[in-house]
Amino acid sequence: MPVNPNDDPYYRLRHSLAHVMAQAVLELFPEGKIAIGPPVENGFYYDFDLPRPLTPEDLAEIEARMRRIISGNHPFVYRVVSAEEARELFRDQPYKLELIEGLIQGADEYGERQEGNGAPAGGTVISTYRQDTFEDLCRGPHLEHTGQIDPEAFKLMSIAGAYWRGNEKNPQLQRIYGTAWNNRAELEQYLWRLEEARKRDHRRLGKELDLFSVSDEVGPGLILWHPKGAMIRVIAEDFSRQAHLNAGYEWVFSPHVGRAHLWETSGHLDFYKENMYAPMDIEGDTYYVKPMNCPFHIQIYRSHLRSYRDLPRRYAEYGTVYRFEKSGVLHGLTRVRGFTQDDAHIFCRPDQVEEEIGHALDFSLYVLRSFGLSEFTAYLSTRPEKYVGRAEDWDRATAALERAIEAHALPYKRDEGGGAFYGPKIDLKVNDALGREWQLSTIQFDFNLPERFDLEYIGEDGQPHRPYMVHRALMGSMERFLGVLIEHFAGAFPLWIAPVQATIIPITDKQMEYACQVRQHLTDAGLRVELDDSRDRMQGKIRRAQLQKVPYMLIIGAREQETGAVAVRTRAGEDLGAMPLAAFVERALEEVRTRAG
RNA sequence: GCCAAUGUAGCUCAGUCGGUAGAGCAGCUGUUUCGUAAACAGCCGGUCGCCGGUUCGAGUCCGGCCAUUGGCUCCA
Repeated sequence: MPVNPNDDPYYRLRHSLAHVMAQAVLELFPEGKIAIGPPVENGFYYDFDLPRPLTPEDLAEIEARMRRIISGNHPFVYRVVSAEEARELFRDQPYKLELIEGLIQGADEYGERQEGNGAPAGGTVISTYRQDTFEDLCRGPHLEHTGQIDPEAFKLMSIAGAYWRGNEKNPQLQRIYGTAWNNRAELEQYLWRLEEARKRDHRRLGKELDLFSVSDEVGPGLILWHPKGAMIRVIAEDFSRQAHLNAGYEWVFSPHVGRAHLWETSGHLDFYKENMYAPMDIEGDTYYVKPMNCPFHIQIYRSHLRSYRDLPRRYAEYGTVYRFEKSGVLHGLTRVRGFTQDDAHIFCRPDQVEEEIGHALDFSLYVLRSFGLSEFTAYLSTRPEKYVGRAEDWDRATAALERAIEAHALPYKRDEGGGAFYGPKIDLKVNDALGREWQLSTIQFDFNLPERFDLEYIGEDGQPHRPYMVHRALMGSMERFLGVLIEHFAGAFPLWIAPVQATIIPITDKQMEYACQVRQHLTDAGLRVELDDSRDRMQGKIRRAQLQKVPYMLIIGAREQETGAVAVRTRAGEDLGAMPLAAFVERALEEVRTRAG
């Protein structure tokens, strides 16, 4: 998304660099066609239609030309042109001509309709900016001259394909991304952050820490959890399941496939079919692998006649679903084809909605905070133009969502009309240790499925009524959640989550027997420990445990053996010295109990 | 799905002009018994992603496919 000029101090710099880059590219490819080039987060891009694919060498050449242009101290000159002048000026630039026609119709330079920004009735003002030999259709603003750009504070980052106007029916252009900052120190800081993000990439750590893999033999987007990754998942699932039970949810299980008729009733075969795996024929009946759990939970609800006194019912499940995602969108654990949702469906009366939503949001925050995530942004999506259900139900539900957000004093953004056709929702995004935003929790109303499945409960009046239905997932999917946790902690999990909590390191094999006793003792105390009985020296064992980010290393030499102690080293490199075994157990259990870290 | 790049040992990578495969780590074996981030030596390990083509000869060149990566689009 292009950024707003008013609230981004880098807007002029980055926008100006986009123009400078366009000039450099046209110098290199005089016959090239230019599309649009806005500032974005951390930098800018420009889209081009060029006679051949760009190479990394081209980027170096373009950068060099940009520096030369910058050194010319060229002013950015603004002028307003008439539609006729604009058409003449850009007669060889078909994309610009298309934009100009849009401007005449009152759209902005990105083709978006302008509302109430003072656009004259005859269309938007058409203006250009020129620096050196290059004049571009542009609303601005820009820097005063290229001399205000630090030639050491920008860098061209990558070449990517991008559809003209973001529509996959349109031709695909070549997009060059650049990053730009006020000075070299800022640029280096940004590059350092990228490097840091690369180091904690969950795909890299997943391999290094032996947490999970994806096998070509199994298929793309399908995760194999190795013992250590699975351990983390078991811990997370156990914790969350217990929390659900404590919070009044009822645990359920449902199958992985269901008959076609179920998916016809739910509507999935109408509006979700391209995301479902192909059907299978079983004894002449058609079955589909489930892309969602809702229809199953609904069947559980429908298994009895429900009284108003039975509500709310909250059914929770770790439901594994399969969705056919396009091959190009798959990404590690965060975008996969098979994943397990921590899914729950709440069936309640209209008068219970307020409390249920408040409770669900409260519960989400509690669970996420327990895992060390503390920064959240809520996104409220409201009624779109096309919707099902009654407007008054939507209003009541939306108000309940809004009050829940406000009661928790969460920062939030409204996406007016951004809800699904079946109901309004809150999405909760978390910020990780590097400040990156991840979508995890979602709380969604559904005014569609209760109708389609004809859900009801018998009210006080003895008449049937339609219950409200709420979908919600806290961690979202276990796959994505663990991916986020890996990156948040950079693989150095707090003690309570760490798959291996301590590595026992005997200095020589004379201590092996005592080391085995220590292992037994710690295991009996409920701790997850490994004994390094390799023939490496102590330093080598420490290094290996360190690289595996094991929270504690328990070093055992002759002295410890004599006194029944362990010498404790933390993965932070801190040497806590020798302590009685019982003292370490107490320390570790307390750390687990408080989920410190 | 689209654009581009990449795919060589379990991992990280090198491999020149087309001439028959290389390192470090890991693993195995032996020696070493050692006090807070890598002891030493030897050995094992490859259908160079897959299929086809060009060539006397292909990891290397060409075509198709698969997968991965960066984006786009998508994520009701």
